[in-house]
Amino acid sequence: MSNVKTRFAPSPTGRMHVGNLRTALYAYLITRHEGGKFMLRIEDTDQVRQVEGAVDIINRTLAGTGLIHDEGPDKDGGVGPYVQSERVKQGLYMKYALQLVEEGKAYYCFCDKERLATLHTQIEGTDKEITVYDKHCLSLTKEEVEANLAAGKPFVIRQNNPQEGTTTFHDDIYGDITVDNIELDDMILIKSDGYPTYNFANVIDDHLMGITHVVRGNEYLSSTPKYNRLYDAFGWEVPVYIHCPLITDEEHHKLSKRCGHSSYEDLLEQGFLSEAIVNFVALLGWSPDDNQEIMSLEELIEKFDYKKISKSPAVFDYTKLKWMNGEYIKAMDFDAYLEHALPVLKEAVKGDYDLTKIAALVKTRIEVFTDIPALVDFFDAVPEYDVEMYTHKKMKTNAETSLEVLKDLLPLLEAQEDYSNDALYAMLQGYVADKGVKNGYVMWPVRTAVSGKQSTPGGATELMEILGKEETVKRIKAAIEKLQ
RNA sequence: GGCUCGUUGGUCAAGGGGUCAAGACGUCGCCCUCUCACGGCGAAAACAGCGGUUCGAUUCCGCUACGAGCUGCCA
Repeated sequence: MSNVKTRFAPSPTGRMHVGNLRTALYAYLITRHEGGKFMLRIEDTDQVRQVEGAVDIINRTLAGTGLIHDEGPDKDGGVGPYVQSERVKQGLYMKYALQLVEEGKAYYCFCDKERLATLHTQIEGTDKEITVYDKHCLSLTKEEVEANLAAGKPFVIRQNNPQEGTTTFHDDIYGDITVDNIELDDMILIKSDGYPTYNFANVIDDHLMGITHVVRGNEYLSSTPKYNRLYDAFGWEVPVYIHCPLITDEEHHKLSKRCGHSSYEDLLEQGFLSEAIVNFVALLGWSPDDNQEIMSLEELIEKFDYKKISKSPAVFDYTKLKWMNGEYIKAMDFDAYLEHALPVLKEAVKGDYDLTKIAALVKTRIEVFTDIPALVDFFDAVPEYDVEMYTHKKMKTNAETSLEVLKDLLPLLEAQEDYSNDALYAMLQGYVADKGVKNGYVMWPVRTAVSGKQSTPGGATELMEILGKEETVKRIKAAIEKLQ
């Protein structure tokens, strides 16, 4: 057992989009591959963006995808609480912030929004403009600070970053990255409502909770130097950084809830399987040595090597997800498949038909379960169709030939007792042989008559088996009527 | 605007000084076939541009272009 420990630290702000899911997945895969621990922490430091029930969604998503954590709000590992608002109540973040203030590594700031809005410092000797805080409140004397605090003036606590030199940090995916310290904003550590910012709470908690590998989205890459200065200020060891490339939409923009991009739960509702979603998302930004594409979570764990995570962003390809989902459906054992398919079929087909048989017909013809209704819409009633549909060049059929065939067949179908697929097929083959025509010459019109559709899941006899003798005969008669 | 990161077919993605530059999705074609689908076979389709370094660059370096992220008392 290694001492690797990763965490997934979402904000409870709604459904989880696939970018977050992939971050969670990679963090999970790293620990499972290394034999370490995976932790869940709830980052609810933004009181405004909170969404009721969002923590439940997080738990459901993690449970549904199989990304089971070893520690978290519901599983104490000795470094809790695992919900940041609870840690706020303990005064934990404030304590550390004040320690930095004491040491001159952070300071109180009383600037209001209006003043902040006007801040655009000029870089000396250039026309370059930079938007960082100007350290205005750093020059406040101890007495002035005390007086402001005593007067109840709202304040924040800011990190005191150096303005000269450079800061370099290492990321295991992107390598060494260096920035000029002049670029380092004195970011806010404690907000005026007393809550810590993500930036601060994250560093404190990752350290206190023993996180060894910080896995997160690439959007944090540019603020990482500031986190490092925080680790340094405390004299803490910097964790291994693993920044994952972003997942974008077709327009190459970062996926986000705000833009209404699909969440895990949305995809479930759209008929996707949890396993397929996980599998697909794993391949956005990473691929195994052997290039295998369909992988279970266990296989992902075995093959996952975070060093091979790519640097460039990946477009979320909905079409390929669908294909993959179709692969999962085809590979499913029939009972498991029925559990998903039957509920959809019950909605789509009201007639007294063998839904299990219909489900079997449809299994290789769908990519998502929501594809089903459109495929089986002819069972309850033959849809309106044009007699032109009987014309098929390759089958050498048309309305006239079809009428003849159907008329010939009607008495045979009425006489037929065994309406199993095999028996019906054998019977029709007999007719085909007698007539000395091609298969399709009779199959096409029968299938059309019975379904009213250009294409159907299953052939004529398979459909007739499900429809049964009475309904079949009825439909053949109606077709003859229509053709005359 | 500034900073940071990125750039192999439409998309995902191998490779990393000498390859006819893998594979997958999608597209198209053929085969199978009672339609469609499945399955099988095949095709078209890519190293952003320009300069270096080198006997040789898709691979290393630089510049440019383009894209994205950050630039919030959001995470």
